[in-house]
Amino acid sequence: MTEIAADRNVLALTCPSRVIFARIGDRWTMFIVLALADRTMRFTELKNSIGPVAPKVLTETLRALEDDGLVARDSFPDSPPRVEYSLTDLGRSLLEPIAAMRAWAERHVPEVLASRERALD
Amino acid sequence: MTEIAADRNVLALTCPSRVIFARIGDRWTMFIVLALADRTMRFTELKNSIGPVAPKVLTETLRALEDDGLVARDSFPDSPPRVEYSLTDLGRSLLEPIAAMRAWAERHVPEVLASRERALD
DNA sequence: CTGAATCCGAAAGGATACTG
DNA sequence: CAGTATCCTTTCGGATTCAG
Repeated sequence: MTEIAADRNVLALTCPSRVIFARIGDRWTMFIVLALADRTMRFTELKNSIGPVAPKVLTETLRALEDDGLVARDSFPDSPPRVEYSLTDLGRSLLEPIAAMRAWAERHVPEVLASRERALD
Repeated sequence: MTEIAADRNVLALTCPSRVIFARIGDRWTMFIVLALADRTMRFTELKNSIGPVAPKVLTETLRALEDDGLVARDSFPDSPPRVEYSLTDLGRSLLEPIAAMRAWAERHVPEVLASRERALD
């Protein structure tokens, strides 16, 4: 009974890969992680560097990353308020597999896009 | 004028990484790719191995993968009909970065889930 | 400056029944 | 067997406005 039947299949919905691909696959997460790879950033700074993201969505995504322990949020009691976001050690460790995926993408996505366009006929 | 201003930023929406993460991040794509990593599979066979996916959704996902040149669809004029899906060379080349991401996930997602649960308080 | 609150449309995903 | 056709619910992302 210590063995859980539902875990026999690596394709189960709780599959670790599924969790991480779902997280990275969303609209802004990867841009945020990459922006924070170099340095700590403030909310508006982040907002300006990653593109036209609505504040609500940016907040949601940052909270999710924070909940997952990938991003740290540090607020300072200044006026005007100052909040800094940075990658945690866990978040930084994610940069390596991301780099592998990005390398593949740089090399092969043009092929993918070409194929996608051919499919429109 | 041969330089496109919008491409100056690696974080642009047409960023190759964005394209590939969006593709892999959807609900069933990764399961399909992993199922086809070992061998060619037929529609129902695929359906049975990846979980409770609606036929409509499986078809949509397979068509998208086919359009992107990652999966090949071969149909045979048999009765009853027989259709086989397999990874293309391009699709197989994607297995390597996926493996890197999966290795990270196997090692660190428990941490992520623990952190996520702590955040519920 | 850093969000929170509200409202909205589009899209993704799914249940079900049916067909060549 | 390998899908298509409908219909439906939920989720996601975004626009806008307001507040501490």
